[in-house]
Amino acid sequence: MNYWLVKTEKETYSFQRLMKERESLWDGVRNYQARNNLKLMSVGDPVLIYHSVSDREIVGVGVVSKEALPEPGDETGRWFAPVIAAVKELNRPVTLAEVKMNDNLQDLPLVKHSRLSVMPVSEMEYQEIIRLSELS
DNA sequence: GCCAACGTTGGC
DNA sequence: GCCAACGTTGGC
Repeated sequence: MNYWLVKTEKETYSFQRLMKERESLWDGVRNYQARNNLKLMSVGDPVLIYHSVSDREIVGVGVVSKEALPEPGDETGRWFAPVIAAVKELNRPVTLAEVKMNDNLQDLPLVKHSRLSVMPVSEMEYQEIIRLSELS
């Protein structure tokens, strides 16, 4: 099993909306490295959801519910999209500032490759983020 | 709102 | 195949 983090702008597609809709086709990613990560997702992989730009914080957990398939309507055949289902909102959002200050999270692409929108997360990093979200 | 970093496009 | 020009992302 692998862990992931995906970014979304809450003004475009928020985690709250994902919770309401239960699951969503995660389409519109137009970056090859991110696309490659999408293709590596397996059903059941946990996915952290991050709100970029406005909030800059990890807000919730999802799970891959369908592996990436070619995007419907994409004539180039280049782009793939999985389906991600909502699991739960974090007790407390984990901010980008907290991630950047945490010694265990320095290797997260979020810290140094801020533009990558779909990234792998190690199990240790995942557990650390969940731990932070449970601090009051 | 600004701008640095990055990715893509297209002329040569 | 190189690289300048351009467009976009996302932190600040």
